[in-house]
Amino acid sequence: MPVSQAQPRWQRRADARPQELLDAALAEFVERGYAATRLEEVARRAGVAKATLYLYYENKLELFKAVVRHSLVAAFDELAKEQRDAATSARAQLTKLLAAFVHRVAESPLSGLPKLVIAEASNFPDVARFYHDEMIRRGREVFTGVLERGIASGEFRAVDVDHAWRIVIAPLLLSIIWKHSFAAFEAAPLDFERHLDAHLDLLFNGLATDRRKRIRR
Amino acid sequence: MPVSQAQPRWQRRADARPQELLDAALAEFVERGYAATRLEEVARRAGVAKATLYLYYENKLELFKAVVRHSLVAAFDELAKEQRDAATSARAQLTKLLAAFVHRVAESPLSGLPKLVIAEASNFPDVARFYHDEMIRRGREVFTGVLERGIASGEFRAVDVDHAWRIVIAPLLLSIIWKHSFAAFEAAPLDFERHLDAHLDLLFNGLATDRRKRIRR
DNA sequence: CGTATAAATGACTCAATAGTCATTTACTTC
DNA sequence: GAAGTAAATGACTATTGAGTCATTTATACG
Repeated sequence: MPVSQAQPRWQRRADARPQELLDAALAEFVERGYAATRLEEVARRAGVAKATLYLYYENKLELFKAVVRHSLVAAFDELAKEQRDAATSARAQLTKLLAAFVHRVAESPLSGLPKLVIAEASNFPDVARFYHDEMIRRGREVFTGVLERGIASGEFRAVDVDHAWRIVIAPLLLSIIWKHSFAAFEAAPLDFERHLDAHLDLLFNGLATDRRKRIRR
Repeated sequence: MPVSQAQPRWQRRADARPQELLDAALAEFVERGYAATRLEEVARRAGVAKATLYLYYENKLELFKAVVRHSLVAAFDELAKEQRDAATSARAQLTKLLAAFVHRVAESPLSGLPKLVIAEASNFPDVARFYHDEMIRRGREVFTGVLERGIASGEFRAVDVDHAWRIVIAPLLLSIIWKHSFAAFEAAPLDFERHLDAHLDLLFNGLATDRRKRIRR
């Protein structure tokens, strides 16, 4: 028998709920994996009761699929903000692409998506295929495109682009997977900015000493 | 009422069971993740009843820890078979280390371990810390060691080894994670041998065209 | 201010599976 | 070949969490 209730026990927010539930679910799925994620906990994190979740998503699997679909779209939207200008050099384009990946994806909640999809790939082949066909295929196209242009213009050596595109993204992709797995155990968090610089330096210039310099010494 | 039973219904194999259970469990954990793995299924895969599993491992978590511990040791044993001779060049050493990783780990069931630990890291921080402190720390030491020796001898440029060691292993590590996630959706399986060659070529020589050659043209 | 209804909930059911245990059986040893 | 026992099992219990539903409540609108 509360004499004067200041606040209503809950609010009706039918338009904001779906997004809030997706955000909460992404965080939980990334942290615990699909099977270990409790819908009770997702709801709590979104500030609603478990039954409310079922007003917006049919069941756990549909919620999971919605999270992946939505995050994928959000990731593309973020990357699209970096307009691609074909006028500059291939080197500048490649640098810009990787920097965009770091700033728009690696340092956002979206960074959890690859780890999530990788971990659940064999339990949910259709989700993995969707990610593969939408995200990976497009990523490959963009990167092999830049590499081929650079080779055609004589800016890059004639490397095998089918392998090179994976090698180009691997350090950044792995570093975001790392961030969601071992970050807690490392003395200092990985500095993405410096990591990117180091990668670009190695990528363009290689590890071996330039012979001219060695001869000069 | 079988008139003449040829075979006994089961055999006593107390010394072989633990290993067989670990093998079955690694495969299941890698494929489905910790939570989604059914002990009934692990037992079936190892050719025993579920209750038998409990004769050898206290519970699911202890089985999981045993799998990780045992696989880690096995991975080291495999890599140790490649004796490291400090006499050769840093470049040859680095090549040998990466080749050993491909031949001894990437192309064996052990390749599932990194994905498993990464996926379950936040559910089992103590397992992740164990992997981090044992496997990653040693890996970092070995690779930064070779890089530093190469720099000291003038064979390599003076790159930032704290970042470079990650970049050196990233393509191979990512490719084994890939193998356990998206392999089914790719036209052809990734050729580790050629991938390694492409990586080494890029790593040592870089992407940018050598200026001398460009000037000559 | 009263009413209609969409939004939200708490308390429930039911299925799945981790873990237990009394019983059976393969194998050793004398 | 009989007895003893370690190895293995099938059938069981207990718990957890996905999904349901009757009821409550916020809020829009006349």
